[in-house]
Amino acid sequence: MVPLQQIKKIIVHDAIIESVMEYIKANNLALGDRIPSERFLAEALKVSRGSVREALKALESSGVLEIRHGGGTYLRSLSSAVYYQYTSDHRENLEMLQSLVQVRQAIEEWTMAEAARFITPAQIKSLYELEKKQPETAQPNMDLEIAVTRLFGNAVLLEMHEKIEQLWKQGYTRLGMAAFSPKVRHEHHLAIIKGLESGDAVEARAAIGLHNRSLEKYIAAAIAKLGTAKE
Amino acid sequence: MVPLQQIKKIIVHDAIIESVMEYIKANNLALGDRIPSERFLAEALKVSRGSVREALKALESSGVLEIRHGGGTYLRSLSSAVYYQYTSDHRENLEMLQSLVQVRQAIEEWTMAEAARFITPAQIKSLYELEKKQPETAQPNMDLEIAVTRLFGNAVLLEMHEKIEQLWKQGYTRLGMAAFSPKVRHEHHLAIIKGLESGDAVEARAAIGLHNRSLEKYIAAAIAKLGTAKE
DNA sequence: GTGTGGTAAGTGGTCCTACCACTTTTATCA
DNA sequence: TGATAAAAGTGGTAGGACCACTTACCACAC
Repeated sequence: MVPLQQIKKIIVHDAIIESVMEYIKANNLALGDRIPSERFLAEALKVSRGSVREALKALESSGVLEIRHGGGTYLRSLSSAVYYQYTSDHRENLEMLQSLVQVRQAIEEWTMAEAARFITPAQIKSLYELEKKQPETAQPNMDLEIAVTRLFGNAVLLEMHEKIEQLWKQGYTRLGMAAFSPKVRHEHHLAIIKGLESGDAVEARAAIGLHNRSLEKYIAAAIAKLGTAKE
Repeated sequence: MVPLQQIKKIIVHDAIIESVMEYIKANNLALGDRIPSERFLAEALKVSRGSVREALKALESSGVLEIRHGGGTYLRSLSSAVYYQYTSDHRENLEMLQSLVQVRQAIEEWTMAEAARFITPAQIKSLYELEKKQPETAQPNMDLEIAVTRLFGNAVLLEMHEKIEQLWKQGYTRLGMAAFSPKVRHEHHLAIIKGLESGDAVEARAAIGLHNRSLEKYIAAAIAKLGTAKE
């Protein structure tokens, strides 16, 4: 008995978004370049203009396009988050991780240094317990770093950090990449907590800096390997 | 001669988004709660269903709503960035700015310290020129900080910083707030460039730190004033 | 030349109506 | 009572019509 084949529903709205993104990438459009008019797109894709508008509006709200009343629609920015969302290319994923390491470094150096100034013994204790619970899996994991950020009670800061973590995990899993050594990570994390415990901003900053620079080297090595493999 | 007053246009699409967000806030909806149907909203707001759909689609693409075919529309998440983006409440805007100052501090301290290590004399010169061109308007302005971030050639980092700037300006303009003294800002900016020029990471970090702490105090004062005014 | 105003074409903004696809609720009947 | 069918409600799509705005071009007056 052959199982019934699953019916794939086509959501016009999403299909249009993909088509437009593909169009942008295929034609290698630069920032400021113009996108075909709504009527043209509707005609070319054999869909209604309303559906085209919904798709373009969504792309506008996520910052990709700029729609000018009476003046046409233009490519505003190729937000790397959105761009990466539509590519599965290995190299580009690695590049994303490389970029993310720097962003992590920026945010985490600051949060660690500042947290060292106000963190309480009770909070230190909970961090130790959090780290102890972490199984030594192959999963990329920055729960400790996020936990520290949570101490600030700053929603915007927390969300930004979580967004970075999300992209980070996404890049790792999509690459099917061997994660950074869990053992070394654990050691680094312990050093970070010790740095916080010391109450010394400089020491805390150094501990997280060491960790992130290790990650940076790890990614750089993967890129280098990819480069030679291609030649 | 009295200058002509600018005409304010009403964009239905945006007005609907605001209305829906206000509805969510006013009724204190929890995650998973249902939003009125498209037809109901169109009727209540006296607009077409198509316009309502565009607005809802935009909110869906930014993660606020979840639209289920045939099943209704529901509140999915209220990230503070999105939440703040659609609030016109004075206090909440100030809170956003307060949160943003910390985020700025985190990113900019790092970018300044790192940039000091690799910045070239030519780049220093262009920063001076950029700052010279800045008119001493009442506009909040962080072009200098963004320009420095651009030097890293890191798209993710740049986007994040630009997003912060966007929220920052939005908060300021929506408050109709007297901007931080342009004169002092200019002085601070000059100090920042000098810090970069010195090539000393510590000095650069100190310069931007001073600037952001001033902003922090400025916001805090506004909040304190608001607090007493309400009592 | 120069710039002023008019004109027409193209484009996004909004509305309307009708119908399809899916889900939830209600009513019905065995 | 429980399963099934009908109905109502909701989002998805289509197509047409008209309004609002931008742009490019052109003729005219200076």
